Amino acid sequence: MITNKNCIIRLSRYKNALYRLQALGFVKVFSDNLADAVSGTASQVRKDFSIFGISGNKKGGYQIDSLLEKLNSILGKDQLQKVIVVGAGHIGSALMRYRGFEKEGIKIVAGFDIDPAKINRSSFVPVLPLDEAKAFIKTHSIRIAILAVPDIAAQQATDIICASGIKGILNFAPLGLKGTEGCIINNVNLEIELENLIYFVNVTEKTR
Amino acid sequence: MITNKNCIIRLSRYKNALYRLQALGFVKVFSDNLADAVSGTASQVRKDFSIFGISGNKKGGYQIDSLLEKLNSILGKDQLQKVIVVGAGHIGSALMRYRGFEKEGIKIVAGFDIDPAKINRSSFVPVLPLDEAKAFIKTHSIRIAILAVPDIAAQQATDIICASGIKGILNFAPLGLKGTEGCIINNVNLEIELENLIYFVNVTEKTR
DNA sequence: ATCATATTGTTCCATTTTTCACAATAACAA
DNA sequence: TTGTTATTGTGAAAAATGGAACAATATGAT
Ligand SMILES: NC(=O)c1ccc[n+]([C@@H]2O[C@H](COP(=O)([O-])OP(=O)(O)OC[C@H]3O[C@@H](n4cnc5c(N)ncnc54)[C@H](O)[C@@H]3O)[C@@H](O)[C@H]2O)c1
Ligand SMILES: NC(=O)c1ccc[n+]([C@@H]2O[C@H](COP(=O)([O-])OP(=O)(O)OC[C@H]3O[C@@H](n4cnc5c(N)ncnc54)[C@H](O)[C@@H]3O)[C@@H](O)[C@H]2O)c1
Repeated sequence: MITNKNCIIRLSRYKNALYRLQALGFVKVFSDNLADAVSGTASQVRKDFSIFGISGNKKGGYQIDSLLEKLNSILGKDQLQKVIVVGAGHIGSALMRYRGFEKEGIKIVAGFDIDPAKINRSSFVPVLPLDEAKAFIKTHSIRIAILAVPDIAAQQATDIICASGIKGILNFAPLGLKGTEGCIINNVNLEIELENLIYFVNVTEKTR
Repeated sequence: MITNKNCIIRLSRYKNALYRLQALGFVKVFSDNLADAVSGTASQVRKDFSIFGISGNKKGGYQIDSLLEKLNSILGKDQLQKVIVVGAGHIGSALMRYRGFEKEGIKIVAGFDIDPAKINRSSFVPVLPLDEAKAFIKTHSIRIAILAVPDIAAQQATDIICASGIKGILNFAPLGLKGTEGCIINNVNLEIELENLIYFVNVTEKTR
């Protein structure tokens, strides 16, 4: 099994680059075109493809449309992915209003909050009381949740949604969560992203 | 020079864990405590420290306060980091309202936008016209920017702030930017983060 | 039909990153 | 004081990742 997260991220980048090339009218692509488009190397492009059994044509490159089909299938983009947001505060509502996920086949179908003032059943993405999350997750077979509650509530909210059947969580709270067995947690830690950037800015500044 | 991004991210995690331990009253810590706290291994903790010349006491572990001092110095946290936000839309204003960066010594000092309706010089974090960005960056010696403008405007905005002296950009637009020489760009691509999560949820589901 | 060429697919090699293992040694106990 | 023990610091081994090289081969030219 592939455990290399970077490899999957590259597949996403290839996919995005292919859509751009397709929009420009290209029909086929070579490994080095793709490499350029994602700032990688041609051998890595070919190796990534070969890992997933994707093959092109000697001297002919890859057919963009069929390549996209294969990548999309690997990335689970051949079906609409329904996602919920838990915590309809600043970050949560920014995400719910964002339309960019849709073109990626990702649809935020509902938000959940404990604050009654945040509830709004008639908005474009309805915001429902947290009590209803369990039933909603089960009824709509939701597997992915975005967690955007205050730090202090993050573990508790995780426990609830894991117990309700959520299989993957994208967590914005800057702390390590413990999910149940069988629930994957990916963290988006903006504090750490900034710290990291600051570190590298500092060292490149010093070493020149 | 250290180029290992993950290593620096681990330093941030150690630092955060140390503050938690300190708040619980701990004064010293062993490598395996820290490993537990960040879900890592004890040897990696010690190796990470040794890379930066951080040493503890045989049989005595590490003194939390002096360890924190050293980590904070490495991570540039011994001085306030001033950051600007370019694009005061959904994501940008969520970030400007967020108070969590302050405890990390990161201060968002201004936002910039081209839309006159977004300008507000008297808000807690003032939002200024983009025209003023160059002068502001120079006057206040800003080195770090968060980029939260629409995709279509991202490259242009990058060009402007790079030319004004920005050295590091945290980019939320889901596309690859070209910075000038000497400007580091880190991407937060939420589409790809979600795609990645979905991929790993799918494969763990299939292989069980 | 044959040859030259361009590009893939894969093997092999280099580098990076992580883990293991253990000598060195400080703290503590007897 | 002497011995025992716990824990660091690091060198060596292993694993993972990335890149270079090249044989295989389809395509197109002559
Ligand atoms: N806003 C940012 O820019 C930003 C940046 C980095 C990290 N974060 C992190 O993202 C998380 C959310 O931040 P925010 O600024 O959106 O916070 P926020 O306070 O604006 O919103 C949190 C929302 O969660 C709701 N909530 C509280 N407990 C809940 C529970 N148990 N279940 C469901 N909903 C609950 C609240 O009612 C509120 O609407 C925090 O962990 C924060 O540290 C935010
Ligand atoms: N909102 C989200 O949840 C979300 C999620 C993922 C990615 N993103 C990305 O983040 C970026 C911002 O998204 P958003 O939802 O906040 O958009 P938004 O439209 O709400 O806000 C963008 C802001 O940028 C301003 N702007 C436009 N051109 C500008 C320029 N040249 N200089 C300065 N300001 C300019 C606009 O006036 C607007 O206020 C986009 O690239 C988007 O793809 C957003």
